[in-house]
Amino acid sequence: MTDQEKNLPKRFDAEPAEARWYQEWLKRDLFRPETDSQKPPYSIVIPPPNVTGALHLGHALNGSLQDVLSRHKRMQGYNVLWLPGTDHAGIATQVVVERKLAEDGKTRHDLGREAFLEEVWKWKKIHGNTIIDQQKRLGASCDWSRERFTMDEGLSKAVRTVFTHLHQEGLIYRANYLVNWCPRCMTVLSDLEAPRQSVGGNLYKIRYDYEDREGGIEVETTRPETLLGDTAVAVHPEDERYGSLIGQRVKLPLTQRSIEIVADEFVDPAFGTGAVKVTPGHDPNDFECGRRLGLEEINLLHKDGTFNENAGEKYAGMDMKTARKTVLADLEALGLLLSTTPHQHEVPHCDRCHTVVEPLLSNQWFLKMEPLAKPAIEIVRNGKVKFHPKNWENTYFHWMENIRDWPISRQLWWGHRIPAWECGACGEWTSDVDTPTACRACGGTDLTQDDDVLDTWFSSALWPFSTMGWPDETEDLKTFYPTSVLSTGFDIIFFWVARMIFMSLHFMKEVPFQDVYIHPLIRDAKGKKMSKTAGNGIDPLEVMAEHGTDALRYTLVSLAAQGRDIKLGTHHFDGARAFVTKIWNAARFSLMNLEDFNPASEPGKKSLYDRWIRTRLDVAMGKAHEALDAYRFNDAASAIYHFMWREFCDWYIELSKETLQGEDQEARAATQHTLVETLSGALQVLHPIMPYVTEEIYQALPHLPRADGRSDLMLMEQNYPSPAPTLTQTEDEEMNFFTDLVTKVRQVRGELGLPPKSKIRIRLPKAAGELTAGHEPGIRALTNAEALDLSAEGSAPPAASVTRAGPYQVWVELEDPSYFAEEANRLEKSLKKLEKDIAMFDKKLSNPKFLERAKPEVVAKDQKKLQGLREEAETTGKRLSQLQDLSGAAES
RNA sequence: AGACGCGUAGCUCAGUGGGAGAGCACCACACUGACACUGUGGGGGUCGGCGGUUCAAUCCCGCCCGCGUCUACCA
Repeated sequence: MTDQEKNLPKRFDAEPAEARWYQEWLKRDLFRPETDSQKPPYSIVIPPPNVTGALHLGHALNGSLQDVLSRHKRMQGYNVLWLPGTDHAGIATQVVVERKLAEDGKTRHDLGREAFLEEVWKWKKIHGNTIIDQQKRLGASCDWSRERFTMDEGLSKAVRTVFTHLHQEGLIYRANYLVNWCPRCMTVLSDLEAPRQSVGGNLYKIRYDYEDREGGIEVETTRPETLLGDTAVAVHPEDERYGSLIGQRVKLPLTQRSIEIVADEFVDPAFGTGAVKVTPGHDPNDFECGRRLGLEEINLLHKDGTFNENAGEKYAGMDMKTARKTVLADLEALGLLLSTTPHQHEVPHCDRCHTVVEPLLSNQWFLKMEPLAKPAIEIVRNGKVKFHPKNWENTYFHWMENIRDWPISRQLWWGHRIPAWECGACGEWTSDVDTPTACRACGGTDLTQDDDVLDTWFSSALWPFSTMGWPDETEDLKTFYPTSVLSTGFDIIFFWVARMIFMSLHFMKEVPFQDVYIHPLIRDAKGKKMSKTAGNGIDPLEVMAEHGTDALRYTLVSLAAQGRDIKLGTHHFDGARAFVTKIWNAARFSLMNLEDFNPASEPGKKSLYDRWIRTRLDVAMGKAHEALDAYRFNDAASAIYHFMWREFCDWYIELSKETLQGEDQEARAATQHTLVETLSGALQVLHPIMPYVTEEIYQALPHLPRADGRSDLMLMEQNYPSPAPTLTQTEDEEMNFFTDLVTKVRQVRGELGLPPKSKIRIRLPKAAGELTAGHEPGIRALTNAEALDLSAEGSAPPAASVTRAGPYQVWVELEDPSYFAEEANRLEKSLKKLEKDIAMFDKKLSNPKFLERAKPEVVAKDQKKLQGLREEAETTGKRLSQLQDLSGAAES
């Protein structure tokens, strides 16, 4: 085998490596946990993405983080399950398929329920794997054999079971209630699905005439058309302007219907006229007020948002816009419209189709929240479920403590059909997991199933246990439930986290996960939210194609600090790609020097450098593991980055060159052994973050023999290396002195402008002998010194630059007098800094209170420091004047 | 309106009750043996402002200013 064949190509070609290794991992079934394992379990269920979705950066981030955790735990010896899947995204999917039908001029009603659902399933079969495939591309080590979909039979059974239980317990009830209604989707929405958007409108002042006399009360509204459904006018009970009017009646404009002036504390006397029209059928506040006071509720709208017969003959059939215009014109004509002022207000819009959402009275199924929320709050309070970062617990508590009952029915076809049947005889509802044959209340057999389906979130709330086979008692549940952590975005705390917690507590009597990791939100370089409409998004697939998956993953992981959003610009990927290349080149160097390496041979006596780099790996590994266990992903990334680049490449590889090219065969073999051992270890630590490049290199490297004799393992199957013996304190000091010396000499070179190639002569005092013994080749190599005098006596030679390493002076001889001025300059600068520091410490140490009250070790440390600084300043000063004499002499 | 977060080098951000850090950018020097997606060195910051606690504050507390987010909304 020639060198070239044995070596790595010049560049890492990411794309083929990614495909090759992912296939290999799958082939070897490495993502699937062991069945009869003695290993401790570790499990994550993926927060299921919408089946309609495509991978965006948020998914890429969350996927990368979960994969880092999964691979990390696997390599720590856990039996790891990362369970993947998608949810059916009721509204979103139905909207997509309806849009497709609309292209042919058809609606779902043209097809009918059954045929329409067939269409949706067809669509799902074709497009449902998009995001799954993209996650594979990202390297996700999910157990695909356990992939789940919320509409799978097993999960559907879980949904029916839960519904039936909750219904029979009385926690699910049916009621006529004011709900958010999307007139386009023609379904109810939860508050979470109807976010408010700022809309410019008008505030109209309208007079409602008194019934029994001249004049009237003035009210202000943004929605004049709803006055057709008014059933009262309300004022604040303590509002002196209106006190006498309470209980009197006014004539509702346009209809002449008589309504009462009532008092309720929800009215803000300071807003507008302080009198408000009350429309219980079309405004949440008014609805609450109406229920408090027992007011009539009038529904003005058809399901499609047009006005119905309750609005009166003239307005029935009109859409909202027309009705508003007409009502305003009619009021105007009657002289009842007093003023119109522009007004900005927040209006709920459908999260999916962005139509304005109408509050509408409707018969819906609700889940009673209070009894479920209480234990869910408690479980977080007592720390059984922990949020990371902890701050998010406030958000959770706030929502849970103010939670309203959850409307769970949706007027859609795509979803879990509500397992409740209405009895034609007695009108009671019977719920069951399987189709019931008789009414539970009267035994009647004329049963009709509810047409509606359940909110998608109802099924995803069960995800942590439904995916593992519940309600059956499965091995998976026994082994992997509760899960270890849920990783998700903060915007999903209400949708998922909270609901998963209360459903788990209720049905499993157990938390769904111990930790909730809330990952940062990715924004664009300017800090704006990324969105399709703004067009400021970065497509992770493009990044993977351009820079490689490892670079994308490293970038995201290294930016995932706790408690802060990520501002991501494209330049961020450059650094990560450079890192990938750096690792690649370190591996190339190693392989180039391993042609004759026999992994089976004894390592021989290792040098201090060999043992040092191995301990540095242990330090980095320790930091990385500690960081990952605390979900401090960025710290893990930077620990290993620092080791790989700043320690392994900058120091160890440079030092190893001497040995590898030297004559001492035993030393050479020891260094080769160290290269393989340390690089392999580093690859393992890096692997969870950058799985592909590490595997590619690892498979090219020779492998040290394992106790079990196996040599065909993938990186993921390895356990992390156990720590090597630490250096003795003396060895530690020696290494510190060595690196300090090299750095200081390089500094002199740089500051004096000595060209890197110029040969220099270094002199060290004899007293430093113990620390320098054996380091001569290293010092020469890293400082490019020509000569080294390690036993200098007395003071500095006249023509030299003086620096300091550890406690010793170091002299770099200067033969060319032109450098004297530079050296003087350098010394002056250094003296100035020293004097500043001395003054600072002096002041501190001459403060009696400091001496008295500060910790003794702090005082001692500072005293020592000051003494050292003074000595240094003294020699520097002396040196400076010496040099000035010399430089004067040279000039004359 | 409340709550939360943020304000540290030109930029993006770590960080800690005891002499201010990283990456990128910048400047200087160096290109044939791992790597220019590089190496070596350097410059650069009253740690948002004002007070307080402390021997000591960038860090703890209070107030203020600026930015961001969430929650609730006034019809």
